Amino acid sequence: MKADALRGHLDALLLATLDGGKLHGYAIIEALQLRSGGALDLPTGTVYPALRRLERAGYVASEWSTVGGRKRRTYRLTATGERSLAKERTAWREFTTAIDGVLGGGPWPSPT
Amino acid sequence: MKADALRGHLDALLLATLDGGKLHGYAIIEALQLRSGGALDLPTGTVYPALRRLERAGYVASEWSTVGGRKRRTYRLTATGERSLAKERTAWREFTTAIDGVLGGGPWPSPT
DNA sequence: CGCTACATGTAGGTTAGCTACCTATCGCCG
DNA sequence: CGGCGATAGGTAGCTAACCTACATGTAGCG
Repeated sequence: MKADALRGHLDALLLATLDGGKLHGYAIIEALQLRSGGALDLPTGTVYPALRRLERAGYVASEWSTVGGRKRRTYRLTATGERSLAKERTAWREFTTAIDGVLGGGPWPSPT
Repeated sequence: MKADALRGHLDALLLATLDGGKLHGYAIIEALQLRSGGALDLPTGTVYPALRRLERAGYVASEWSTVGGRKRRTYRLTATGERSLAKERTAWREFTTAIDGVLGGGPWPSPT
């Protein structure tokens, strides 16, 4: 996967991963791998800062816990985050529709 | 459309626009508008540098001409560019499949 | 003459994801 | 006991690439 094809879509991915249940950062990375069929393997240096950004923006909220002696920061979607996710899903559909229209069926009937 | 959702996909768009016929920069911008259903309206400051980048990379070749007293730099796909376009189309399909898998049908059966 | 469409271009800023690195615990293996 | 991999979280700094804003010039119309 090209390095920064994700640009501008990562937020949607993270919010979607939290849709339907709270998860901690490490588990989010694993969930992304699983749900993408292995195509997405995001480094922690990408995911953790992004989560903090989303928290500052009010889209997710976090809480510390300790499981098996290890500290976890567990994230959940806020109401604002859910609304944002809905918008992101719509934006994604529009985006793919636009790109598909261009990449589409190859050659184009020239509008000469 | 979010500002830089295009990141990493612009090259594919430009190559695809040139697939099936040579065009000059200005016409490429219009073709993108047309084929995306108006969703893509790229500024010249985005497209022209990108075309030069693609030319340096050997994916397109250009030629000056004068039409109606105006100078045009007309671009065409090279053989390398065609191969690259094919790869880009595949990459795009894989990319959307991966993202769709995550945004997918909302909540996910937890792999507990 | 001024305005719009056509046509190409550069300079500079932003920013988000990536690389590389660091810390710490737990459980396993030798 | 020592080392290593998996689990878990984090920061600093780089870079690519897209955007904004601006500059240049021609043609055609009123």
